[in-house]
Amino acid sequence: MSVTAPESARTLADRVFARLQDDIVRGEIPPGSKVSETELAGRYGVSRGPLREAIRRLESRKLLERVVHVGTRVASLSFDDLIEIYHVREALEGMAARLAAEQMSAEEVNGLNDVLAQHEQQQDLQQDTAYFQREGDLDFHYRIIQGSHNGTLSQMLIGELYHLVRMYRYQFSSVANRPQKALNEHRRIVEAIEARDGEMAELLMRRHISSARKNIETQYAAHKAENLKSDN
Amino acid sequence: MSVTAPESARTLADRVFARLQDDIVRGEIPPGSKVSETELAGRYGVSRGPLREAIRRLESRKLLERVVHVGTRVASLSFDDLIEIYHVREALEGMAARLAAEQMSAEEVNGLNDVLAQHEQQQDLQQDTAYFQREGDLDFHYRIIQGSHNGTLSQMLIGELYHLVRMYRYQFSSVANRPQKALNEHRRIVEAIEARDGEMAELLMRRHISSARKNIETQYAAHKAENLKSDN
DNA sequence: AACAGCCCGATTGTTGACAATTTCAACGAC
DNA sequence: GTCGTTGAAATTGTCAACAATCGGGCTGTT
Repeated sequence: MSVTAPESARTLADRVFARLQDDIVRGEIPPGSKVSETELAGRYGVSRGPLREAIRRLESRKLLERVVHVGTRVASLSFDDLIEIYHVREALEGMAARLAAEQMSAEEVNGLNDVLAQHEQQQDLQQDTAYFQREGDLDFHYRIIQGSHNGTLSQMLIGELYHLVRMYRYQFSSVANRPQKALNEHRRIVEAIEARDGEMAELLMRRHISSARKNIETQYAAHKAENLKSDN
Repeated sequence: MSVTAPESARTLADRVFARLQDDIVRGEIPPGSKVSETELAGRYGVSRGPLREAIRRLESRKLLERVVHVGTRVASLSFDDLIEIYHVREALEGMAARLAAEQMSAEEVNGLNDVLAQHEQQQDLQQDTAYFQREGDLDFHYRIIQGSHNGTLSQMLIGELYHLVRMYRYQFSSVANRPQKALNEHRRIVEAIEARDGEMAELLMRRHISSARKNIETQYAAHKAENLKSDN
Protein backbone atom coordinates (compact mmCIF):
# COMPACT_ATOMS: atom_id res chain seq x y z
CA MET A 1 0.00 0.00 0.00
CA SER A 2 2.80 2.38 0.84
CA VAL A 3 4.14 4.11 -2.20
CA THR A 4 7.70 3.90 -1.00
CA ALA A 5 8.54 0.23 -0.79
CA PRO A 6 9.42 -0.49 2.85
CA GLU A 7 11.02 -3.89 2.26
CA SER A 8 11.02 -4.36 6.02
CA ALA A 9 13.39 -1.45 6.57
CA ARG A 10 16.91 -2.00 5.39
CA THR A 11 18.62 0.52 7.60
CA LEU A 12 18.34 1.78 11.15
CA ALA A 13 17.32 5.23 10.01
CA ASP A 14 14.55 3.68 7.90
CA ARG A 15 13.14 1.78 10.85
CA VAL A 16 13.29 4.76 13.16
CA PHE A 17 11.66 6.87 10.49
CA ALA A 18 8.76 4.45 10.13
CA ARG A 19 8.24 4.06 13.85
CA LEU A 20 8.49 7.74 14.58
CA GLN A 21 6.10 8.61 11.80
CA ASP A 22 3.60 6.14 13.12
CA ASP A 23 3.92 7.46 16.66
CA ILE A 24 3.32 10.97 15.42
CA VAL A 25 0.40 10.19 13.13
CA ARG A 26 -1.33 8.13 15.80
CA GLY A 27 -0.92 10.94 18.29
CA GLU A 28 1.32 8.83 20.53
CA ILE A 29 3.56 11.86 20.62
CA PRO A 30 1.06 14.69 21.01
CA PRO A 31 0.95 17.52 18.43
CA GLY A 32 2.89 20.58 19.42
CA SER A 33 5.08 18.74 21.90
CA LYS A 34 8.81 19.17 21.73
CA VAL A 35 10.88 16.16 20.78
CA SER A 36 14.40 15.89 22.10
CA GLU A 37 16.99 14.16 19.96
CA THR A 38 18.73 12.46 22.86
CA GLU A 39 15.45 11.37 24.39
CA LEU A 40 14.13 9.86 21.18
CA ALA A 41 17.47 8.26 20.46
CA GLY A 42 17.19 6.53 23.82
CA ARG A 43 13.58 5.55 23.27
CA TYR A 44 14.30 3.87 19.96
CA GLY A 45 17.68 2.52 20.97
CA VAL A 46 19.77 4.19 18.32
CA SER A 47 22.33 6.95 18.30
CA ARG A 48 21.53 10.48 17.28
CA GLY A 49 22.80 9.99 13.73
CA PRO A 50 20.02 7.83 12.30
CA LEU A 51 17.51 9.63 14.47
CA ARG A 52 18.39 12.99 12.99
CA GLU A 53 17.98 11.53 9.54
CA ALA A 54 14.48 10.34 10.44
CA ILE A 55 13.66 13.75 11.88
CA ARG A 56 14.78 15.50 8.71
CA ARG A 57 12.63 13.25 6.56
CA LEU A 58 9.58 13.83 8.70
CA GLU A 59 10.33 17.50 8.63
CA SER A 60 10.15 17.59 4.85
CA ARG A 61 6.81 15.80 5.14
CA LYS A 62 5.58 18.57 7.39
CA LEU A 63 4.99 16.21 10.29
CA LEU A 64 7.73 17.91 12.31
CA GLU A 65 8.72 21.54 12.56
CA ARG A 66 12.28 22.44 13.33
CA VAL A 67 13.90 25.63 14.53
CA VAL A 68 17.64 25.73 14.10
CA HIS A 69 19.61 25.38 17.32
CA VAL A 70 16.40 25.25 19.30
CA GLY A 71 14.69 22.01 18.55
CA THR A 72 11.96 20.10 16.82
CA ARG A 73 8.29 19.84 17.67
CA VAL A 74 5.43 17.80 16.35
CA ALA A 75 3.38 19.75 13.85
CA SER A 76 -0.07 20.66 14.98
CA LEU A 77 -2.43 21.34 12.14
CA SER A 78 -4.38 24.54 12.29
CA PHE A 79 -7.79 24.83 10.75
CA ASP A 80 -6.35 26.94 7.94
CA ASP A 81 -3.73 24.27 7.23
CA LEU A 82 -6.45 21.68 6.87
CA ILE A 83 -8.44 23.82 4.47
CA GLU A 84 -5.29 24.37 2.41
CA ILE A 85 -4.75 20.63 2.25
CA TYR A 86 -8.29 20.04 1.07
CA HIS A 87 -7.88 22.52 -1.75
CA VAL A 88 -4.79 20.67 -2.85
CA ARG A 89 -6.53 17.33 -2.50
CA GLU A 90 -9.41 18.60 -4.61
CA ALA A 91 -7.03 19.47 -7.42
CA LEU A 92 -4.79 16.42 -7.20
CA GLU A 93 -7.40 13.76 -6.55
CA GLY A 94 -9.60 15.22 -9.24
CA MET A 95 -6.74 14.69 -11.66
CA ALA A 96 -6.15 11.24 -10.19
CA ALA A 97 -9.74 10.26 -10.83
CA ARG A 98 -9.50 11.51 -14.39
CA LEU A 99 -6.35 9.54 -15.07
CA ALA A 100 -7.70 6.50 -13.25
CA ALA A 101 -10.74 6.47 -15.54
CA GLU A 102 -8.38 6.44 -18.48
CA GLN A 103 -5.70 4.14 -17.14
CA MET A 104 -7.06 1.67 -14.59
CA SER A 105 -6.89 -1.98 -15.53
CA ALA A 106 -9.94 -4.23 -15.31
CA GLU A 107 -8.52 -5.90 -12.19
CA GLU A 108 -8.00 -2.56 -10.52
CA VAL A 109 -11.59 -1.59 -11.24
CA ASN A 110 -12.70 -4.91 -9.76
CA GLY A 111 -10.71 -4.18 -6.63
CA LEU A 112 -12.38 -0.81 -6.38
CA ASN A 113 -15.79 -2.44 -6.59
CA ASP A 114 -14.80 -4.87 -3.87
CA VAL A 115 -13.92 -2.02 -1.56
CA LEU A 116 -17.25 -0.41 -2.30
CA ALA A 117 -19.14 -3.64 -1.57
CA GLN A 118 -17.31 -3.94 1.74
CA HIS A 119 -18.34 -0.45 2.72
CA GLU A 120 -21.96 -1.14 1.90
CA GLN A 121 -21.87 -4.21 4.11
CA GLN A 122 -20.48 -2.16 6.96
CA GLN A 123 -23.28 0.31 6.55
CA ASP A 124 -25.84 -2.51 6.70
CA LEU A 125 -24.35 -4.14 9.75
CA GLN A 126 -24.30 -0.86 11.60
CA GLN A 127 -21.20 -2.06 13.33
CA ASP A 128 -18.94 0.32 15.12
CA THR A 129 -17.64 2.15 12.16
CA ALA A 130 -15.35 4.82 13.52
CA TYR A 131 -12.12 3.05 12.72
CA PHE A 132 -13.20 1.08 9.70
CA GLN A 133 -14.89 4.00 8.05
CA ARG A 134 -11.75 5.98 8.51
CA GLU A 135 -9.49 3.33 7.03
CA GLY A 136 -12.05 2.29 4.46
CA ASP A 137 -12.38 5.78 3.11
CA LEU A 138 -8.62 5.99 2.84
CA ASP A 139 -8.55 2.65 1.06
CA PHE A 140 -11.00 3.89 -1.54
CA HIS A 141 -9.04 7.04 -2.20
CA TYR A 142 -5.71 5.20 -2.21
CA ARG A 143 -6.89 2.84 -4.90
CA ILE A 144 -8.01 5.59 -7.21
CA ILE A 145 -4.78 7.47 -6.68
CA GLN A 146 -2.74 4.37 -7.46
CA GLY A 147 -5.03 3.76 -10.42
CA SER A 148 -3.86 7.00 -11.98
CA HIS A 149 -0.60 5.20 -12.75
CA ASN A 150 1.15 8.47 -12.10
CA GLY A 151 3.97 7.97 -9.63
CA THR A 152 4.55 11.66 -9.02
CA LEU A 153 0.90 12.16 -8.20
CA SER A 154 0.83 9.13 -5.92
CA GLN A 155 3.94 10.27 -4.13
CA MET A 156 2.51 13.70 -3.45
CA LEU A 157 -0.81 12.42 -2.20
CA ILE A 158 0.00 9.17 -0.45
CA GLY A 159 3.62 9.86 0.34
CA GLU A 160 3.13 13.37 1.66
CA LEU A 161 -0.36 14.76 2.12
CA TYR A 162 -2.22 11.77 3.46
CA HIS A 163 0.00 11.42 6.51
CA LEU A 164 -1.14 14.87 7.50
CA VAL A 165 -4.75 14.00 6.82
CA ARG A 166 -4.47 10.88 8.92
CA MET A 167 -2.79 12.80 11.73
CA TYR A 168 -5.63 15.26 11.70
CA ARG A 169 -8.23 12.52 11.82
CA TYR A 170 -6.55 10.98 14.85
CA GLN A 171 -6.04 14.36 16.43
CA PHE A 172 -9.71 15.21 16.35
CA SER A 173 -11.05 11.66 16.42
CA SER A 174 -13.02 12.93 13.50
CA VAL A 175 -14.86 10.50 11.35
CA ALA A 176 -16.85 11.41 8.31
CA ASN A 177 -20.21 12.42 9.70
CA ARG A 178 -21.93 12.00 6.40
CA PRO A 179 -21.10 8.37 5.65
CA GLN A 180 -24.19 7.54 3.60
CA LYS A 181 -23.75 10.59 1.44
CA ALA A 182 -20.07 9.87 0.96
CA LEU A 183 -20.76 6.28 0.02
CA ASN A 184 -23.19 7.41 -2.65
CA GLU A 185 -20.60 9.79 -4.01
CA HIS A 186 -18.07 6.98 -4.06
CA ARG A 187 -20.49 4.85 -6.06
CA ARG A 188 -20.96 7.48 -8.69
CA ILE A 189 -17.23 8.04 -8.99
CA VAL A 190 -16.70 4.34 -9.62
CA GLU A 191 -19.48 4.37 -12.20
CA ALA A 192 -17.73 7.16 -14.07
CA ILE A 193 -14.44 5.28 -13.92
CA GLU A 194 -16.09 2.12 -15.22
CA ALA A 195 -17.58 4.14 -18.05
CA ARG A 196 -14.05 5.45 -18.74
CA ASP A 197 -15.42 8.96 -18.45
CA GLY A 198 -12.41 10.83 -17.15
CA GLU A 199 -14.00 14.23 -17.21
CA MET A 200 -16.98 13.05 -15.17
CA ALA A 201 -14.78 11.16 -12.72
CA GLU A 202 -12.72 14.29 -12.13
CA LEU A 203 -15.81 16.44 -11.66
CA LEU A 204 -17.38 14.02 -9.18
CA MET A 205 -14.20 13.57 -7.21
CA ARG A 206 -13.71 17.31 -6.95
CA ARG A 207 -17.26 17.75 -5.72
CA HIS A 208 -16.77 14.91 -3.27
CA ILE A 209 -13.72 16.48 -1.68
CA SER A 210 -15.13 19.97 -1.92
CA SER A 211 -18.19 18.80 0.02
CA ALA A 212 -15.99 17.31 2.70
CA ARG A 213 -14.14 20.61 2.95
CA LYS A 214 -17.31 22.64 3.24
CA ASN A 215 -18.53 20.24 5.86
CA ILE A 216 -15.41 20.86 7.91
CA GLU A 217 -15.72 24.60 7.44
CA THR A 218 -19.29 24.52 8.70
CA GLN A 219 -18.38 22.41 11.71
CA TYR A 220 -15.53 24.72 12.55
CA ALA A 221 -17.67 27.84 12.26
CA ALA A 222 -20.25 26.27 14.57
CA HIS A 223 -17.54 25.20 16.97
CA LYS A 224 -16.07 28.66 17.08
CA ALA A 225 -19.47 30.27 17.61
CA GLU A 226 -20.09 27.87 20.49
CA ASN A 227 -16.80 28.85 22.11
CA LEU A 228 -17.54 32.54 21.76
CA LYS A 229 -20.89 32.06 23.43
CA SER A 230 -19.42 30.23 26.42
CA ASP A 231 -16.72 32.87 26.75
CA ASN A 232 -19.25 35.60 27.43
CA MET B 1 11.31 34.17 -4.22
CA SER B 2 12.11 30.90 -2.52
CA VAL B 3 9.22 29.61 -0.48
CA THR B 4 11.51 28.43 2.29
CA ALA B 5 13.18 31.50 3.70
CA PRO B 6 16.92 30.98 3.29
CA GLU B 7 17.98 33.82 5.60
CA SER B 8 21.49 33.42 4.23
CA ALA B 9 21.79 29.85 5.54
CA ARG B 10 22.02 29.50 9.27
CA THR B 11 23.71 26.15 9.35
CA LEU B 12 26.35 24.29 7.38
CA ALA B 13 23.89 21.70 6.16
CA ASP B 14 21.65 24.50 4.86
CA ARG B 15 24.43 26.05 2.84
CA VAL B 16 25.58 22.74 1.41
CA PHE B 17 21.98 21.92 0.56
CA ALA B 18 21.53 25.16 -1.35
CA ARG B 19 24.81 24.85 -3.23
CA LEU B 20 24.32 21.21 -4.07
CA GLN B 21 20.79 21.81 -5.28
CA ASP B 22 21.98 24.60 -7.51
CA ASP B 23 24.79 22.49 -8.92
CA ILE B 24 22.34 19.72 -9.71
CA VAL B 25 19.62 21.87 -11.23
CA ARG B 26 22.11 23.73 -13.41
CA GLY B 27 23.53 20.45 -14.63
CA GLU B 28 26.93 21.19 -13.10
CA ILE B 29 26.75 17.65 -11.79
CA PRO B 30 25.35 15.76 -14.76
CA PRO B 31 22.10 13.78 -14.43
CA GLY B 32 22.61 10.10 -13.75
CA SER B 33 26.11 10.55 -12.42
CA LYS B 34 27.04 9.00 -9.12
CA VAL B 35 27.84 11.32 -6.24
CA SER B 36 30.24 10.18 -3.58
CA GLU B 37 29.74 11.41 -0.05
CA THR B 38 33.44 11.77 0.70
CA GLU B 39 34.09 13.47 -2.61
CA LEU B 40 31.29 16.00 -2.16
CA ALA B 41 32.26 16.57 1.45
CA GLY B 42 35.71 17.49 0.20
CA ARG B 43 34.39 19.68 -2.60
CA TYR B 44 32.21 21.74 -0.25
CA GLY B 45 34.65 21.69 2.63
CA VAL B 46 32.43 20.05 5.23
CA SER B 47 32.34 16.70 6.94
CA ARG B 48 30.03 13.92 5.87
CA GLY B 49 27.42 14.73 8.50
CA PRO B 50 25.94 17.93 7.08
CA LEU B 51 26.50 16.62 3.59
CA ARG B 52 24.39 13.56 4.25
CA GLU B 53 21.66 15.81 5.56
CA ALA B 54 21.72 17.82 2.36
CA ILE B 55 21.61 14.63 0.32
CA ARG B 56 18.59 13.36 2.21
CA ARG B 57 16.72 16.59 1.64
CA LEU B 58 17.46 16.57 -2.07
CA GLU B 59 16.44 12.95 -2.15
CA SER B 60 13.00 13.79 -0.82
CA ARG B 61 12.77 16.44 -3.52
CA LYS B 62 13.46 13.77 -6.12
CA LEU B 63 16.62 15.48 -7.29
CA LEU B 64 18.75 12.62 -6.03
CA GLU B 65 18.10 8.90 -6.03
CA ARG B 66 19.64 6.78 -3.35
CA VAL B 67 20.18 3.05 -3.04
CA VAL B 68 20.98 1.82 0.44
CA HIS B 69 24.60 0.84 0.93
CA VAL B 70 25.32 1.55 -2.69
CA GLY B 71 25.18 5.25 -3.23
CA THR B 72 23.40 8.26 -4.53
CA ARG B 73 23.05 9.47 -8.10
CA VAL B 74 21.61 12.56 -9.68
CA ALA B 75 18.09 11.98 -10.92
CA SER B 76 17.70 11.97 -14.67
CA LEU B 77 14.20 12.70 -15.79
CA SER B 78 12.68 10.36 -18.28
CA PHE B 79 10.12 11.51 -20.75
CA ASP B 80 7.39 9.74 -18.79
CA ASP B 81 8.47 11.50 -15.61
CA LEU B 82 8.11 14.84 -17.32
CA ILE B 83 4.63 14.02 -18.58
CA GLU B 84 3.65 12.96 -15.07
CA ILE B 85 4.89 16.26 -13.72
CA TYR B 86 2.89 18.20 -16.27
CA HIS B 87 -0.29 16.41 -15.29
CA VAL B 88 0.35 17.35 -11.69
CA ARG B 89 1.16 20.91 -12.67
CA GLU B 90 -2.06 21.13 -14.65
CA ALA B 91 -4.07 20.17 -11.59
CA LEU B 92 -2.14 22.21 -9.03
CA GLU B 93 -1.56 25.36 -11.05
CA GLY B 94 -5.15 25.31 -12.21
CA MET B 95 -6.19 25.41 -8.59
CA ALA B 96 -3.57 28.06 -7.90
CA ALA B 97 -5.00 30.26 -10.64
CA ARG B 98 -8.50 29.80 -9.25
CA LEU B 99 -7.42 30.75 -5.76
CA ALA B 100 -5.26 33.60 -7.02
CA ALA B 101 -8.27 35.10 -8.80
CA GLU B 102 -10.11 35.01 -5.50
CA GLN B 103 -7.29 35.96 -3.16
CA MET B 104 -4.68 38.12 -4.87
CA SER B 105 -4.27 41.63 -3.54
CA ALA B 106 -4.34 44.64 -5.86
CA GLU B 107 -0.57 45.06 -5.50
CA GLU B 108 0.00 41.45 -6.43
CA VAL B 109 -2.12 41.87 -9.54
CA ASN B 110 -0.09 44.95 -10.40
CA GLY B 111 3.11 42.98 -10.08
CA LEU B 112 1.69 40.36 -12.38
CA ASN B 113 0.92 43.00 -14.98
CA ASP B 114 4.46 44.34 -14.68
CA VAL B 115 5.88 40.92 -15.45
CA LEU B 116 3.61 40.67 -18.45
CA ALA B 117 4.70 44.08 -19.75
CA GLN B 118 8.32 43.08 -19.38
CA HIS B 119 7.73 39.97 -21.45
CA GLU B 120 6.03 41.94 -24.18
CA GLN B 121 9.01 44.24 -24.35
CA GLN B 122 11.35 41.29 -24.71
CA GLN B 123 9.26 39.99 -27.55
CA ASP B 124 9.47 43.36 -29.27
CA LEU B 125 13.19 43.72 -28.87
CA GLN B 126 13.80 40.27 -30.26
CA GLN B 127 16.75 40.00 -27.96
CA ASP B 128 18.29 36.69 -27.20
CA THR B 129 15.48 35.26 -25.23
CA ALA B 130 16.53 31.78 -24.30
CA TYR B 131 17.49 32.53 -20.73
CA PHE B 132 15.09 35.36 -20.05
CA GLN B 133 12.10 33.58 -21.48
CA ARG B 134 12.91 30.64 -19.30
CA GLU B 135 13.19 32.68 -16.13
CA GLY B 136 10.41 35.04 -17.13
CA ASP B 137 7.97 32.23 -17.64
CA LEU B 138 8.89 30.87 -14.23
CA ASP B 139 8.43 34.32 -12.74
CA PHE B 140 4.92 34.52 -14.13
CA HIS B 141 3.94 31.14 -12.80
CA TYR B 142 5.62 31.76 -9.45
CA ARG B 143 3.60 34.91 -8.90
CA ILE B 144 0.31 33.23 -9.54
CA ILE B 145 1.21 30.33 -7.28
CA GLN B 146 2.17 32.71 -4.49
CA GLY B 147 -0.99 34.65 -5.21
CA SER B 148 -3.05 31.63 -4.23
CA HIS B 149 -2.08 32.40 -0.62
CA ASN B 150 -2.01 28.67 -0.03
CA GLY B 151 1.27 27.69 1.58
CA THR B 152 0.81 23.97 1.04
CA LEU B 153 0.18 24.52 -2.64
CA SER B 154 3.17 26.84 -2.97
CA GLN B 155 5.40 24.40 -1.17
CA MET B 156 4.44 21.54 -3.47
CA LEU B 157 4.87 23.53 -6.65
CA ILE B 158 7.75 25.89 -5.92
CA GLY B 159 9.38 23.91 -3.16
CA GLU B 160 9.29 20.56 -4.90
CA LEU B 161 8.11 20.29 -8.48
CA TYR B 162 9.65 23.37 -10.02
CA HIS B 163 13.20 22.31 -9.22
CA LEU B 164 12.60 19.28 -11.36
CA VAL B 165 11.09 21.39 -14.11
CA ARG B 166 14.07 23.73 -14.04
CA MET B 167 16.49 20.80 -14.09
CA TYR B 168 14.75 19.46 -17.12
CA ARG B 169 14.90 22.80 -18.89
CA TYR B 170 18.62 23.01 -18.30
CA GLN B 171 19.11 19.39 -19.21
CA PHE B 172 17.57 19.79 -22.63
CA SER B 173 18.35 23.47 -23.08
CA SER B 174 14.70 23.57 -23.93
CA VAL B 175 12.96 26.87 -24.18
CA ALA B 176 9.33 27.32 -24.95
CA ASN B 177 9.16 27.17 -28.71
CA ARG B 178 5.80 28.83 -28.82
CA PRO B 179 6.57 32.08 -27.02
CA GLN B 180 4.02 34.30 -28.74
CA LYS B 181 1.24 31.82 -28.13
CA ALA B 182 2.27 31.39 -24.51
CA LEU B 183 2.37 35.12 -23.99
CA ASN B 184 -1.16 35.46 -25.27
CA GLU B 185 -2.31 32.72 -22.94
CA HIS B 186 -0.61 34.51 -20.08
CA ARG B 187 -2.48 37.69 -20.95
CA ARG B 188 -5.83 36.00 -20.87
CA ILE B 189 -5.07 34.35 -17.56
CA VAL B 190 -4.25 37.71 -16.03
CA GLU B 191 -7.46 39.12 -17.46
CA ALA B 192 -9.45 36.40 -15.75
CA ILE B 193 -7.65 37.06 -12.48
CA GLU B 194 -8.31 40.77 -12.75
CA ALA B 195 -11.98 39.98 -13.36
CA ARG B 196 -11.86 37.80 -10.22
CA ASP B 197 -13.19 34.96 -12.32
CA GLY B 198 -11.64 31.96 -10.55
CA GLU B 199 -13.31 29.35 -12.70
CA MET B 200 -12.10 30.97 -15.91
CA ALA B 201 -8.60 31.46 -14.53
CA GLU B 202 -8.40 27.79 -13.64
CA LEU B 203 -9.70 26.71 -17.02
CA LEU B 204 -7.23 28.92 -18.90
CA MET B 205 -4.28 27.86 -16.75
CA ARG B 206 -5.10 24.21 -17.23
CA ARG B 207 -5.31 24.69 -20.99
CA HIS B 208 -2.06 26.61 -20.94
CA ILE B 209 -0.17 23.82 -19.20
CA SER B 210 -1.97 21.12 -21.11
CA SER B 211 -0.87 22.78 -24.38
CA ALA B 212 2.70 22.84 -23.19
CA ARG B 213 2.48 19.15 -22.33
CA LYS B 214 1.03 18.25 -25.71
CA ASN B 215 3.74 20.27 -27.35
CA ILE B 216 6.37 18.25 -25.54
CA GLU B 217 4.64 15.00 -26.42
CA THR B 218 4.61 15.93 -30.10
CA GLN B 219 8.27 16.92 -30.07
CA TYR B 220 9.18 13.69 -28.34
CA ALA B 221 7.21 11.56 -30.78
CA ALA B 222 8.92 13.31 -33.69
CA HIS B 223 12.28 12.89 -32.03
CA LYS B 224 11.72 9.19 -31.51
CA ALA B 225 10.53 8.67 -35.06
CA GLU B 226 13.66 10.42 -36.28
CA ASN B 227 15.84 8.10 -34.22
CA LEU B 228 14.04 5.03 -35.50
CA LYS B 229 14.57 6.15 -39.07
CA SER B 230 18.28 6.63 -38.61
CA ASP B 231 18.55 3.30 -36.85
CA ASN B 232 17.32 1.37 -39.90
C1' DA C 1 10.05 46.58 41.77
C1' DA C 2 11.41 46.55 37.02
C1' DC C 3 14.87 45.84 33.76
C1' DA C 4 19.34 44.99 31.54
C1' DG C 5 23.32 42.16 31.22
C1' DC C 6 25.82 38.00 32.11
C1' DC C 7 26.73 33.32 33.04
C1' DC C 8 25.63 28.45 33.18
C1' DG C 9 23.16 24.37 31.82
C1' DA C 10 21.04 22.01 28.16
C1' DT C 11 20.31 21.06 23.43
C1' DT C 12 21.58 20.98 18.78
C1' DG C 13 25.27 21.12 15.07
C1' DT C 14 29.58 19.09 13.53
C1' DT C 15 33.35 16.08 13.31
C1' DG C 16 36.27 11.98 12.75
C1' DA C 17 36.70 7.14 13.80
C1' DC C 18 34.65 2.54 13.55
C1' DA C 19 31.38 -1.14 11.71
C1' DA C 20 28.64 -3.19 8.07
C1' DT C 21 27.60 -3.89 3.39
C1' DT C 22 28.29 -3.95 -1.51
C1' DT C 23 31.00 -4.23 -5.62
C1' DC C 24 34.43 -5.95 -8.49
C1' DA C 25 38.18 -8.59 -9.82
C1' DA C 26 40.96 -12.63 -9.40
C1' DC C 27 40.78 -17.43 -9.05
C1' DG C 28 39.28 -22.04 -9.65
C1' DA C 29 35.90 -25.63 -11.02
C1' DC C 30 33.09 -27.51 -14.51
C1' DG D 1 35.03 -20.40 -22.17
C1' DT D 2 31.55 -19.72 -18.78
C1' DC D 3 29.98 -19.61 -14.38
C1' DG D 4 30.27 -19.55 -9.41
C1' DT D 5 33.14 -18.41 -5.25
C1' DT D 6 35.99 -15.75 -2.47
C1' DG D 7 38.43 -11.97 -0.73
C1' DA D 8 39.94 -7.25 -0.58
C1' DA D 9 39.00 -2.39 -1.49
C1' DA D 10 35.84 1.18 -1.40
C1' DT D 11 31.67 3.20 0.06
C1' DT D 12 27.94 3.89 3.05
C1' DG D 13 25.80 3.38 7.77
C1' DT D 14 26.48 4.16 12.70
C1' DC D 15 28.42 5.85 16.77
C1' DA D 16 30.35 8.75 20.47
C1' DA D 17 32.99 12.85 21.57
C1' DC D 18 33.58 17.87 20.79
C1' DA D 19 32.02 22.65 19.52
C1' DA D 20 28.56 26.21 18.87
C1' DT D 21 24.32 28.22 20.08
C1' DC D 22 20.17 29.22 22.66
C1' DG D 23 17.10 29.79 26.83
C1' DG D 24 16.52 30.73 31.58
C1' DG D 25 17.84 32.21 35.88
C1' DC D 26 20.80 35.05 38.66
C1' DT D 27 22.75 39.35 39.90
C1' DG D 28 23.28 44.05 40.05
C1' DT D 29 21.67 48.62 38.99
C1' DT D 30 18.36 52.28 38.59
